Amino acid sequence: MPHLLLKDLPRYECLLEAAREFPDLDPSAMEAFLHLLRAGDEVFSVTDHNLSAHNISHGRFGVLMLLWRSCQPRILALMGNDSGMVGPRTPAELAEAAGVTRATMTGLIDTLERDGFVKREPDPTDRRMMSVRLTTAGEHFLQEFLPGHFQAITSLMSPLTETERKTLVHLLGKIQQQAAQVNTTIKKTALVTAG
Amino acid sequence: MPHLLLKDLPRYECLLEAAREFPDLDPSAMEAFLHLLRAGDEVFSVTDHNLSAHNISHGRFGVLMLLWRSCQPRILALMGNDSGMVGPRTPAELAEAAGVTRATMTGLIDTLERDGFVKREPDPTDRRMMSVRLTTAGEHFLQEFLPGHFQAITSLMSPLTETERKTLVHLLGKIQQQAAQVNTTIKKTALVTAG
DNA sequence: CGAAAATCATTAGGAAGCTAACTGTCTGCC
DNA sequence: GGCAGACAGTTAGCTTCCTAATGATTTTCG
Repeated sequence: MPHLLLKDLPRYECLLEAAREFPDLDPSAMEAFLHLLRAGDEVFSVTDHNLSAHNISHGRFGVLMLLWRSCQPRILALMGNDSGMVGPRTPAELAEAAGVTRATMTGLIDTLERDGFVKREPDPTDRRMMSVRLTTAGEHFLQEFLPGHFQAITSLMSPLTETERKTLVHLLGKIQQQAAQVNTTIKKTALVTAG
Repeated sequence: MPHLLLKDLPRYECLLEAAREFPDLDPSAMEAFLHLLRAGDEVFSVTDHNLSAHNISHGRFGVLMLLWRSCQPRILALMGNDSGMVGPRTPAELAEAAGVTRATMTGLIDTLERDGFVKREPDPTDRRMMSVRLTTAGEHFLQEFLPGHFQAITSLMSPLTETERKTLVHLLGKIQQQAAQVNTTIKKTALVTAG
């Protein structure tokens, strides 16, 4: 589950030493990289533990949140879909929004439906499609679970001032943008190689 | 594999709106949280793709790096083990250092040994133990793979100046520390509840 | 000394993701 | 109208992690 398989990060002097052997190793870049993965893992671990305590996995929680967002017209209106869009409803839309494959989404919806949190309904106009919606039990779960979840996140970020949070978001945004660009480049070249 | 199941992060105005319904939701904390997971995922994805292209998984790579560190006396000396420690060698030590269970480590070593990167040898003094070491093929792989790996990380962090990297590491450090503390608290109370 | 406890590696079985292949339905073109 | 191709959801089988249980060995201590 964790991204980073290292309990103790190497010291900075160690990185400097290793950089002598590998000129491609940029110590400050590596340090930032390791800290990013480590902090992400640790933070994720907290919320994941919270979820497991409520017998729900991270993937399933993501689906519930997507469906919940679909149910909040006020919030929806603020999210820019003035175009009458109503948020993800079909398994394919949910998979796209959640960043998983349709096959995975089938599995997630399976267990959510088994647990009574969501319900599948056939689309009346297109018999290939299904429509997924939150049950009242699912809404109930979120209403009970979310406050604690939000508290945990608030607590996690409490060591940072508002200014520091803005700075962090700004810096992470730069990295994320760069990583996304590298990712798409990689995928393109992979396609070319494969084809 | 990803920590965060959301392709599009909610907008800040949306968080503000949601905070009206859930007083426990701190918008700036949530924003920082989401950006952290997102950036971590995206960065991880790049290196993971790199690894997969060489037919090696992230977990296996971690083990190789641990064993490689064990073989670098100069670097080792800088890492503070003047006490004659020689780095992780046994599956149990590797599991501890990598932060996975011993059972998982058995599986990782299995495939690494199958691929010829490491070798198991029985401990002469304690017949319960095995000793794992890098083969020359394993060292060779690292020597070939690491430069590209380091280049990718350097490229990922290239949008940030040295000062920004230091700032980022500083901020992430604070969060990681807080998360680690929350994590241990959670685990303790979980133990109490279970017992 | 010798039994109980701890420790090591492994095996067995489960959860959650993936890709690839399959089934049923719709669309577009002749 | 009818068939080729696209598309929705599912299924099957793989990977990698996990927890729990097992078997062999060592350590502890009465």
